[in-house]
Amino acid sequence: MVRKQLEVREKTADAAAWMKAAPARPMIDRSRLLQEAITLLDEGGLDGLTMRKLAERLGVQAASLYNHVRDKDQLVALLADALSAEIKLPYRGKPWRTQLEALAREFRRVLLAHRDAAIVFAASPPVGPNRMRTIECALSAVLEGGFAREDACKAAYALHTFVMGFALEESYGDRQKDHDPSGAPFASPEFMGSLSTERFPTMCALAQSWGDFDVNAAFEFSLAVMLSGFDAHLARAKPKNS
Amino acid sequence: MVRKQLEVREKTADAAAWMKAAPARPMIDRSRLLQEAITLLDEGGLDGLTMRKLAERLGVQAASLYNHVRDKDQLVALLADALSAEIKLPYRGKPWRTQLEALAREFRRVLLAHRDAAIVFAASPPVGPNRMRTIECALSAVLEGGFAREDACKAAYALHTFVMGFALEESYGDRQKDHDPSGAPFASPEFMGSLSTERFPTMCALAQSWGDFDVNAAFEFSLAVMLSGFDAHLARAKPKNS
DNA sequence: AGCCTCAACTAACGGTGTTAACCTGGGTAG
DNA sequence: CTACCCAGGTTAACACCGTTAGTTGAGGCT
Repeated sequence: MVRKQLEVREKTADAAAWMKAAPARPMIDRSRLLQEAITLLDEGGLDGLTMRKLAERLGVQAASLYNHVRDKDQLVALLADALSAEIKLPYRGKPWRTQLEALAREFRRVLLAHRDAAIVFAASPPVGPNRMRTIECALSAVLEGGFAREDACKAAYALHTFVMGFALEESYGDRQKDHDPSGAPFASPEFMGSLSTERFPTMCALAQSWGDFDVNAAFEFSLAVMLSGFDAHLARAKPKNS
Repeated sequence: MVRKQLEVREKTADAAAWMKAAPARPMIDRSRLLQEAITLLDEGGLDGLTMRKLAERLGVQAASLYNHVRDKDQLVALLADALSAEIKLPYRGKPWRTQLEALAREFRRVLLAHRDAAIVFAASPPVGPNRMRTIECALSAVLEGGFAREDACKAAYALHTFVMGFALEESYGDRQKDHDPSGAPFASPEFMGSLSTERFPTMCALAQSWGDFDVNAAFEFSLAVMLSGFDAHLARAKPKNS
């Protein structure tokens, strides 16, 4: 309706100022945009991160966001890079294995610190300065360990995808709590009891171990496994040096 | 509007039959539903899998789907289980390590065989008979290898999350091609050339190795690393037996 | 025969990302 | 000092989406 516009215009004309018709140019910059987007993400997950809600939080109309961001896809890519900035890189002086462990733990920590962060990372390509900073770190540590050039890429890739996949699966439980507060926590005892012993004998036999499954311990276990695998590969690749 | 309904009723009454007013009960069963859903997924990815499109493909109105499925979430969970059925389990007679390798390769194969399959798996809990079948297989192989009960769960979890994360990252390139056909393929040479040598020295040094990065080789590398890690863990855990 | 249930239908709601067209005030060129 | 330009806001609308409510009609059961 054009009528509404006219009303507003008249108001600003006769009553002094209405004070909203002066948008004072900037109103949005990228850092504030990302900061509010992260807040929104933490509160409502990726589903709760809406263009309209984000705009509202910035005191702006939804369409205005497209002056600063091409897509929602680009938004989450920027978001992933912004979250990457929270990853504290390990000291370069430490031995390479320690560096990789620290980096992996830090990566996981950040992925779990923000709701749906793992999905955000998985949904966007690993470009952007902060994400590349961590890749650079991983590569240099791996190279320092003595991997050949082409193996270094593979090793860094392996570690990266491992942590991502782990955090993704791990954070699934948190994600579910929104729309299913009943919350059978992954493998509830009554569910485990219900499955047929003859079709799934091993799972039944391990049911109790399932019960006190500790995700943090599982992560440490898997990380240790992967790094032992690195060691084994290095030992096999050049036995002359050792 | 009730008018339209009445018109239709009159038509069926006076002109013989109209032929659409006889829905003939079944029209949908779960297997056909999932089959068409998979087709839709392969064609348009998870974004292309819409309740309305699925209904149209089944010759039905969108709302009718909710007689067979609670949610879209449940749909993708069923989908993940249906896709899991395509995973061919390895022979039980082979050595445990061979079994795990074969299982991991099969899992990855299926995750890459259907568009967005990795996302579908990541977005739904690992319940359902077919998914549990593969977990059962992994657990039994791991246990056969000599892992302690609690370590067996961790090892299977590690392998599972690793393959998932790998396939997820790997399939990102495919996903992107829809809405960005320019397709800078992950790390295009002109992009690699553009990054600053002093901020990312290692990446620049490895730029050429980046160029002929082979994902399949990387997967085999990572898989070997992980299984070597398993070996190392077993050797360390019980040296008395060996 | 009559009822009852199940699976289809129509209609609508509230929300989503995204685009086009318009407006406006501050910065800059003449 | 004036006139223009345009970046960055505004409104309005589009085409979808998942989901719900209420209705209808045909088949199976008593």
